[in-house]
Amino acid sequence: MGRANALKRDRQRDGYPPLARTELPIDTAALARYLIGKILARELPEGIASGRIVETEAYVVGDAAGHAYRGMTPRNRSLFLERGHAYVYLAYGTAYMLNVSSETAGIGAGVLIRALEPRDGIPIMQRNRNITRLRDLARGPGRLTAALRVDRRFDGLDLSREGPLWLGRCDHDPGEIGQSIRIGIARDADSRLRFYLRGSPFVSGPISLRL
DNA sequence: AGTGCGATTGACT
DNA sequence: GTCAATCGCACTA
Repeated sequence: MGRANALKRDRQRDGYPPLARTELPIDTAALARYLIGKILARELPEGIASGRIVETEAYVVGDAAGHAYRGMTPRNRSLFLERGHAYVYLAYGTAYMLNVSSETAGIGAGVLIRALEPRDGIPIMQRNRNITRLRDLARGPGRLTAALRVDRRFDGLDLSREGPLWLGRCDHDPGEIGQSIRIGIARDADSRLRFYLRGSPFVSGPISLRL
């Protein structure tokens, strides 16, 4: 990496200091809401790639749709780490899903990151996804992990510290936050555990769930 | 050891 | 709008 790029990278990193664990709400649904408008940043050899989180889903304690529902297994153990750790799993054999563990250590619950508004390193993400259209770069949980090159190796990573992947501060008002049922969850009709930035074109799901 | 399936995506009609 | 790809893992035996 050239000197200019290194300087640019350092400036961007300084711009997104990690969210300290103590700043994260302990309640899962509260964390899901809190993360809207915050930064997800990834350090790659080519530079920093990042985006603003515009859509999340909460998988709360005792949630039959949550992976922790039947107790700890080799796959889901990261959900039981104290809040702010990554839980990454492969869905449908094709798409990695990134979650942020919530609650306190020993309690299995988490927040799925579902969509980003691309911010830094857009050309890097375009290469990672092999597409150019900004709107589709990180609109969807499997797409954003592909854009940031996140896979199972990141499972268990502490996202509240500087590293290859972290949650960054963004203090200005994110905008109006909407709430809906979760995407792709059968028998979920009466919970509203999905949070999104209202009106954002970078949010996934049907139009009716983006307004 | 065998089986069924999913917190999705991309290609296609 | 429909539909198949693809594979780790949880569950059953």
